[in-house]
Amino acid sequence: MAKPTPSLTVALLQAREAAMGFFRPLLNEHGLTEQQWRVIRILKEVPDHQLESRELAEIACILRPSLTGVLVRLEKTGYVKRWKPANDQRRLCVALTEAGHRLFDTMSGDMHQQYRRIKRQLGADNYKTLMTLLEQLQRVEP
Amino acid sequence: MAKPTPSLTVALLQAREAAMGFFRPLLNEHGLTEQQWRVIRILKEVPDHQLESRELAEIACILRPSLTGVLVRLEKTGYVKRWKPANDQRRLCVALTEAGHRLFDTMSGDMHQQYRRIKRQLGADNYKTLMTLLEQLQRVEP
DNA sequence: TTGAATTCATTAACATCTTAATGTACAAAA
DNA sequence: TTTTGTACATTAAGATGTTAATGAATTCAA
Repeated sequence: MAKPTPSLTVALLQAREAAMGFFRPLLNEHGLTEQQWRVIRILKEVPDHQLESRELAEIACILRPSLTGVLVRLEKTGYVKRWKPANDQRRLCVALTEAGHRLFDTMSGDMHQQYRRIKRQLGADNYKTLMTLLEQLQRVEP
Repeated sequence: MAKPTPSLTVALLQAREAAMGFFRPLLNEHGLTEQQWRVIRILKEVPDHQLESRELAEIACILRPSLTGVLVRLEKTGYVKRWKPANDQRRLCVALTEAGHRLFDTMSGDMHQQYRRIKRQLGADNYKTLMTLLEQLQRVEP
């Protein structure tokens, strides 16, 4: 009689919700959506703070059609710039602007503080183990 | 100079995306969205296969305004039924229909098979550890 | 070199997310 | 009892998720 097993994907979602509870107020203060912040954050940690939108979509877990709109709005608020590289007009490049860098730096302190609070509640060892396992899970494929 | 730390919330998202890759084809075959399946799945594992929509929203990580629409569509396709309990007309109750139970049972085998494939790639011990840590993370709060 | 595949971004249409605002039903205080 | 407060679901509006379709640029094969 088909019994449900505790769901991995639901557990991941609920855990993420719990974690996002620490950051959402800060994002709201700065008028950013989760996706906009992911884009800024990912661009910040990449060489040249610049990516092709295809790669950005993959890393940020934002589908291409959604990313189109996210980038339009982020450009409108001045945090990123977009352009098509001359050698391949199909592609689209994205980079952080100066304002984007400043925004990240402004929010960075509070972000770190929230991370410390999560680590304190979960335990530093548990936190490290969890990150390792998540990286392994990221690499599974059908 | 504000350096980004590997992001827990992004890691959770990417890991979930990897896991969902195993299930999305199955959901599509049956014309279900992720949220619709979460509702069915959660109702299945609850006593009486029935919940107040408030609790359901919390467990399924679906905000109340979204859940309204999800339930309307799930009722339209016949997998759940909704009603207001006589003693408190503010609340809304939801339960699986017969068709809902049959759908779950039909999909259950394939779902379990995908879980086995994920476990095989991640390792049974790792899988168990991960689930435990996710449950702990779910309980952190700001 | 021409024409058929391929690779991108974007648009379209519908479902869901997110916050704020509404409205109704119940509960508690005056 | 009337008033005030509270707990719900729902609506509203803009942003995003999701799949399929479109269209432009590039690549590859004939």
